[in-house]
Amino acid sequence: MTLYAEVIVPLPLEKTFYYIVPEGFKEKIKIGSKVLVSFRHRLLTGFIVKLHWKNPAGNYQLKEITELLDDKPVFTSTFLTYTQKLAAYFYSSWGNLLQASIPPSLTVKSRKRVFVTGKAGEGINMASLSNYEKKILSLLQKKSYMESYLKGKLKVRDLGVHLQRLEKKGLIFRKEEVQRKKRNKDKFDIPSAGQLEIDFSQDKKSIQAAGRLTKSLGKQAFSRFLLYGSTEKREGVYFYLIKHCLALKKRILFLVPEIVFTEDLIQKVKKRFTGNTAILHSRLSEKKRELAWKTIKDGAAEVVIGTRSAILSPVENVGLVIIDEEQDDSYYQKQNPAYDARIGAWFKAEQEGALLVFGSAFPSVEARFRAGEQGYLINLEKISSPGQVEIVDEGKERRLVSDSLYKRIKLRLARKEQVLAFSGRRGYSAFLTCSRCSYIPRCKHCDISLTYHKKREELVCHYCNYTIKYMNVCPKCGSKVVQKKGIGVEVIGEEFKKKFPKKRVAVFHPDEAGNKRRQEDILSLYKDGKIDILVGTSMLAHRFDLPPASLVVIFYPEITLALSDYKAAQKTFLSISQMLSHLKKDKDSRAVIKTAMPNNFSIKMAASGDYHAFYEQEIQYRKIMNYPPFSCMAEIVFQDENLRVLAEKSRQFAAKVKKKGNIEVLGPALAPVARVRGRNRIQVILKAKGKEEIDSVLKSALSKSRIKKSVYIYE
DNA sequence: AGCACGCCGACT
DNA sequence: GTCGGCGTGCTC
Repeated sequence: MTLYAEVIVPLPLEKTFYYIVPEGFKEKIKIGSKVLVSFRHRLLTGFIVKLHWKNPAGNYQLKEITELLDDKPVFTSTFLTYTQKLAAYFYSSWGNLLQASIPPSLTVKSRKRVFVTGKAGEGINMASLSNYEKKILSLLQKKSYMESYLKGKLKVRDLGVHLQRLEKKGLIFRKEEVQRKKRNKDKFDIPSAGQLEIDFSQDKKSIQAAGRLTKSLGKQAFSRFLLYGSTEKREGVYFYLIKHCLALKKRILFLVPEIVFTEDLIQKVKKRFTGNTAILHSRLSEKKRELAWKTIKDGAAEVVIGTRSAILSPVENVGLVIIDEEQDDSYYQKQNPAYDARIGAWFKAEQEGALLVFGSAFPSVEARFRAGEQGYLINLEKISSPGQVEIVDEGKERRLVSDSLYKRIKLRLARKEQVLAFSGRRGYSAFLTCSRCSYIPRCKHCDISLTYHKKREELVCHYCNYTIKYMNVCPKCGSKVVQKKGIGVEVIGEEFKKKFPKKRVAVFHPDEAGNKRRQEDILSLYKDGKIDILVGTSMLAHRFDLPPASLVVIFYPEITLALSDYKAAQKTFLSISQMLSHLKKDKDSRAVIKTAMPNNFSIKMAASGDYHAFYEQEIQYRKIMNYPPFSCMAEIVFQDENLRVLAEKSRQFAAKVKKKGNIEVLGPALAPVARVRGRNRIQVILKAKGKEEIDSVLKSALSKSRIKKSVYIYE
């Protein structure tokens, strides 16, 4: 009897495809197996999602599966169900999500390489060749290239037709190459379990919380909690829970934000769990990632700790899922495949009957609201105030460094104390503008002004890296005066260098390409007390391994408020709170916030460390405006080079949705960044009571429009 | 996504 | 006629 396999491929296609299972694989092939299939002239890694004894495809001519790639299936059927649900939730492709769930080195793909034949070397009748054919041949004279490379190099969409013609003329030939990394057969040793030391303070609230959570854990049925408290308190509870979970012979999945995943944290975890721990984060080498994944797959890892993608790791028998710093944006992956690790954690915990713990010192108002409503908020303590914070009104003091601030800094430095300065500006530098005609150099491909990098003497686009040389003459009016504006960290750093020329001033911006190493060096210099003033963005504020300073200066945190984003207040509150958390906790220490919006509530509440007051006001605002958590929003961004087509398609989409009723449609409107890499962007925002309403219309409204689009879900 | 097919204007 | 740009349908 013939066995038929239903296969999902890692392409943005909803469909599954049927193949015939060759005799040789019949015994070994299972649901969840990874296979190599021929799919329209190319070879792809696919995954078996179902097996059939009857031909499910009708009289369609089926192909055979080319190869079974492993002895044992890579996915369990529960994992398949889980990822399918997660992908559907975020309108992303299941196949892509499955591919993202295994180390890239374990997948296979075919590519086509193009060679010239001997005939091409002899005198060919050049006249008989088309422009493109000539170009292709001259490129290939030296060596062979991949089709994809040639396509990028020559910028032709239909490279295939030209290659076909050349092939017919006998001048080139193509060879399919299967890219397969070496299988990693080497054994990994399973270290013995270490002693788990609990530095659980004898704190009444923590004990209560731990008790309540442990009870839930013991039930081995899905339940969830929001743990509100400082990092130290939360950690105490986490480690207590982990110990109990291990005693139940259940696994733990512990997620942390991307940015805090530093060597420090890894060392800390390693120290606590000498063995049976797998660590997963984006900076792992291919080899290490594969090893960690295998440790988990084999069931050797008892604790899996990692960033958002760890939610796609093959952990089984999970009793506890922790998402620390619940409010962090990095849990939401917005690009192929899109998914939110927090929702993933929920699905996972539900499926496993596990205890789900969200933790934060500054929970998102959405999470805080739901937890309060549904009675699963656990309050560890009143978070202590950040200390003495002074707000300086930009309107009253225009200079970046005022006399009083200068004196303050001087005093600290004289006492051999360090100063931390933060800029609210997300980018790290300034842009240029002509003082006569106000011309601003902008990116050729993106709707954004170019950022000025003083050291490199260059103007760079933040979105596409388009770079031009620094100009001291305005290209529009020829005026010699071109001055920089804006208050990025570089400008702040320079200002400090000017005011304190004998002091060691450093600027931290790790998002600059190829600079990670040096940035880490800056941090360790600061840690060793070899830097007097350290300037950074909210990125720096995320680094909990930063030693606290006795003077913290925050410049213009209101910049995040200018974002057209319903979460702007929350983001501002959060970033200021994180910056202030680096203030030393003693009477003597001071923080200064320089702002043009001294009366803004998110700035004021962050300065006084009053999360509760912030929450109360923000949740009122969300309610009045009918924003999440009181509604579900879907943001759809359409992208195309042709603005006319783009506008037309997005209007059609909006009209389609409007017809269905009970959904509020905002837009179409230009996206905040209206052009990126030459592509225009138009967005439509849908607002509905719940996600079900969105789901009931969105899929059909998006179907078969060829235009590029991304969907983001907020609730 | 990536590719082939086929249509069509434009160039020789 | 044939080159090459563009829209569209399909992939087991």
